[in-house]
Amino acid sequence: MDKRADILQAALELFADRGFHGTAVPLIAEKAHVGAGTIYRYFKDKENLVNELYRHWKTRLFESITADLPGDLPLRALFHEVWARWIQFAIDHPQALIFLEAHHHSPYLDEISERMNENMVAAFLEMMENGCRDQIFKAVPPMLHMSFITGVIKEMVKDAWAGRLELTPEIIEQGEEMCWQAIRR
Amino acid sequence: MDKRADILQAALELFADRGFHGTAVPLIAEKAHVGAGTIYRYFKDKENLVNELYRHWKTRLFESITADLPGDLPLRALFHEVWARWIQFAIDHPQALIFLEAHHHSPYLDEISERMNENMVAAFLEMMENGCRDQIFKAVPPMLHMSFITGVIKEMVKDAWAGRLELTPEIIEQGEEMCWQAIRR
Amino acid sequence: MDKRADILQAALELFADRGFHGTAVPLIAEKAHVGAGTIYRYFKDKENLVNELYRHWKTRLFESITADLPGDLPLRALFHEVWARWIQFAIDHPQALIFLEAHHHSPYLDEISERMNENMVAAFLEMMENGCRDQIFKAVPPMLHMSFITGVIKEMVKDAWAGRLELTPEIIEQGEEMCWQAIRR
Amino acid sequence: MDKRADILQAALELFADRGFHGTAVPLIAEKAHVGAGTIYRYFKDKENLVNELYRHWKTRLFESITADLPGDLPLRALFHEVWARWIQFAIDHPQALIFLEAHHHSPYLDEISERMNENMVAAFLEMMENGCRDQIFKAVPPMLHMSFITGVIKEMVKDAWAGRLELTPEIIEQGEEMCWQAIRR
DNA sequence: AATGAATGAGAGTTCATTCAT
DNA sequence: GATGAATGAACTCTCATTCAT
Repeated sequence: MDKRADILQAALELFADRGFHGTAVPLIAEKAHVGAGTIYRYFKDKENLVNELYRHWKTRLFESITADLPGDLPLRALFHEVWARWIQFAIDHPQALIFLEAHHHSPYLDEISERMNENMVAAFLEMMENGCRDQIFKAVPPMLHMSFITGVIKEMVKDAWAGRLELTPEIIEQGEEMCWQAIRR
Repeated sequence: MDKRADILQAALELFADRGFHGTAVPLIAEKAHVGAGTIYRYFKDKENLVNELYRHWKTRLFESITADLPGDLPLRALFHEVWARWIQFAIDHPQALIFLEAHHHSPYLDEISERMNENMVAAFLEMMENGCRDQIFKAVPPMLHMSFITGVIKEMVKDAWAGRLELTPEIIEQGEEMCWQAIRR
Repeated sequence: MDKRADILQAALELFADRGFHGTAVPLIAEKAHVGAGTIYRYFKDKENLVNELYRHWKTRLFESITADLPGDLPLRALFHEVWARWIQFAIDHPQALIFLEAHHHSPYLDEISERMNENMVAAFLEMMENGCRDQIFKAVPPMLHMSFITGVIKEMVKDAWAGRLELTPEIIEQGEEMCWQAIRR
Repeated sequence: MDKRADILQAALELFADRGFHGTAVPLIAEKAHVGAGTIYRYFKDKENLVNELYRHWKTRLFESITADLPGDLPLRALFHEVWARWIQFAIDHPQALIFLEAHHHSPYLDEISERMNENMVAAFLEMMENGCRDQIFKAVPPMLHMSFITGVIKEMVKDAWAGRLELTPEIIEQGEEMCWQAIRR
């Protein structure tokens, strides 16, 4: 549906910029070129809107990273794929990543959103565990590998968004190599 | 009785938890065990409060990391010190780091806070540039080294705060080693 | 239903009675039978409301006095017209005159209101100056003639409003005659 | 008592300038160079302060006008005395007259202040009634004579305070003569 | 007696939500 | 289905008053 998408897009930009509580619903409506009341035809309330938005982008991010990954890819190649796709997603949808990061574990995220979160963390953790088991990754808690990868990507995206870092192919590749050396044995 | 300190402490916990716009001033007052009006004897308004709080902790963090650093420390030892102190600060004041990170470049941060920010980024960037010049760090933009270190530390702190990672001395050391391997030549 | 007019009417009565600072916005809303927030759909803030109200009634007063005045009226007849219309306005809208008088040169009147004021004073002063030039009025500063007329009318209105004086046609005519004898040669 | 007088003086200036509700008690304290709490040692509350102030100046005004008036003064001479003294009071204490006028019949004036008011009006009304009875004044309601005199004086004082009229001896005398011609037969 | 830090009730204002159109 | 005017609860902030010093 068109208006629903317009509302989600407007909300994404505003929530990323000013946060949930800092964004007035009528402002979202104005930016989406719909009446304020229209938002409530598509979303139960403001909280439902932010949760739908969260799930929408969390799902897209996850699917962008995992879609059509060959099951038998060697870990290094798998890491390359994940890294490249994640960064590409950041380049395509910087505000979505900003939004997702800023609303991570917010009090207004409902159980469904939180569970979705956990599932995705678990999926990536499994990859880390495999790397550890196969002695390709360093023998540290898989969660530490995870913190490395996600932490670096998030920071690079934020720095790029703030204009402090340019995400050129070269820098993306350098980052990947650095990250790989951090986690590999 | 230092009411100003009580207010700052209450504000830190609430802002870290619910954000600036999500925290009502009377709630801060209640948590600080003062009247709502009292806050306005110490801070011009809510915005001034969040800025004072930001500067307070930004300064403490910077000083915790940089205080009494020998000027002639080899880069590896310097990195160890910075890493260890930063993590120690995170352990001692997890909410302060959460707060600082969440309010980075918020629209309600004033010019003084922003300038303080830039100065500290510049100080750390210099360290990275030295490492690059001396060919100890990889030949990548110093900002990328910077993103690595700060990104990983922030993520580790958040994961620790969320209970997904325990900041034991061993894990801290492992993280340091991983990070060093990422940035070193 | 003209809510804006309802709000202006309620504000007029309350401001005339208790002054600007003595009147709470929710009280205006209650008297106007609208929600408190509705006032802010029609007026930027309380100060804008009092200014709009001031300009509304200042304009109406001026127009009531000056509308369709023949340009070639002898001064005595002109004075009669002005006096009669001014008093009639007072009878029709006593609170408006009370309000205008009480808020004359208030700190919250903006530049537009002040300028409107000056223009109207200037228009009446011109009439006085003509009377002086033609030697119909006493040879005293025109501003003194002006103080006489406006001072007496305002006082009569206030006395009438307080129940100390009844504005019968006879008394109105007596007042006019007294005032004329005061200013004429 | 010194501080009490300081408080009354500060309150007079502020109430005359910004009105009762527009003046904060701590501001009065600051202007009077006393602590905010001190005001409450001399006055029960803000309302009591404004009432004491009102009675103080109303009494001074009345006494200034009526003190040592020979009982057998012809009406014209009596009028001259009243006029001259009233204007002189206005010149000496312009803010007091502004204050008295602005707070005439305010909702926060108590019964004592209101009664004092009525008594003074009655005293002056008696003078007007004498003038009417002796057929020196025009045969109009004495209250109309009263409105004339008080209205003109108040307006002249306000115009002088606003800088639109200068109270030179000549103008004062002209005003008196005009007023006399208005009320005399 | 004098103070001024502290207070909380109440001010002006915003905004999530509703509902008549 | 779509709107946006209207709302009142809840926000930020002020200030008359108190009371420990």
